[in-house]
Amino acid sequence: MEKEKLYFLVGPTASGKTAVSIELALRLNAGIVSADSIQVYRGMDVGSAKPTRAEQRGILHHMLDVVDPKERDFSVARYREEALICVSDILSRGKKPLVVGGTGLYVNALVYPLDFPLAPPNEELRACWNKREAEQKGSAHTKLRALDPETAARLHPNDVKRVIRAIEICEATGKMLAEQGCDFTRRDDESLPYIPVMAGLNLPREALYARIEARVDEMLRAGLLDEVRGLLGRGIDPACPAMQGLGYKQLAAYLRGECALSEAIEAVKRETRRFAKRQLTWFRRETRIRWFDATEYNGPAALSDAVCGYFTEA
RNA sequence: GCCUCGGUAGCUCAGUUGGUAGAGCAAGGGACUGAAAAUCCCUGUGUCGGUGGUUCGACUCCACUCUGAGGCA
Repeated sequence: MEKEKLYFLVGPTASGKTAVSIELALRLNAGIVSADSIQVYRGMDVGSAKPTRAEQRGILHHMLDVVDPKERDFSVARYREEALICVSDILSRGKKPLVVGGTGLYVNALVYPLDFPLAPPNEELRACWNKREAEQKGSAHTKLRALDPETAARLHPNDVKRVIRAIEICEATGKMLAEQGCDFTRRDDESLPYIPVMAGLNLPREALYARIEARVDEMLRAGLLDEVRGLLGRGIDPACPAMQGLGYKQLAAYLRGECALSEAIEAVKRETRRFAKRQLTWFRRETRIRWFDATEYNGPAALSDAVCGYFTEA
């Protein structure tokens, strides 16, 4: 059976993915699957730059608003499971699936046959090792060296989250990570569920940073502070994963009186710049991506013409 | 016009009896397998304002000069 093509539009935050994706979907007759770790949360709209109904222009959007911010256990595994259903749903309607987003791990979960090990998060175990680690730095890594030396060698002792997750996997499955049989460093397309056709949006760094700053200011004008206040008012724990999102975290700190508003805003901008840099590091390693510089095109329509050309000949 | 204090990394500044420089922040690079907008690792990027001079050797001392702030006129 011939494999279907799966289109991707990736890139750092504020590179203009949303506008291009809508234009692109109109041209391709596509349905959009978001690959964004914050847009999945209901009520986190302004801060995640979630496309509004009007902006969506009738294009089907999936993987938006699929979980309440109160839920602490949304994960890549669940994202993959649900997003793959969305992809086949789009295909069954005779449309093309277009994955759009900047969360590299989520993108990889759709490109690669990542069967996550059968080791769901174990809050108790995590809390236990976080505590031990706080008392004695490096103790989690020492434990991992005994359970899974290969993974321990690969992970830095300070990378506590990953070290603890590796322990979690070993304890739950009785096997080491390398024995779990999934690997997204593989370059052979044979094993992939779909044929990935990937486009990346980028801008010269200075232009990207200028857009980030302008967009943060725009979000504030659009009511980001009220959005954050509303979430906290609903009793959402500021420490939960959803509230670690850019903008939410810093403004929540301001609302708690921990800093001045201007400081919080500067922090949002700075952290967003750093995030964009990390996104680029992630995507640069994916050699399948064909990159488009947004400054070389006159607006999203022209850009999507170019991307569409690449998609249809690929 | 005179006096004083400055001019060193993108920014704020250190720099010890003269041996071509270092902190914080910003920034850059990398990693990433059920928290990923999370988490973690690595890196100093420099005509030391300019030109001459003294010296084996000048960011450091001297002269002149450009420039910023303040003070006195």
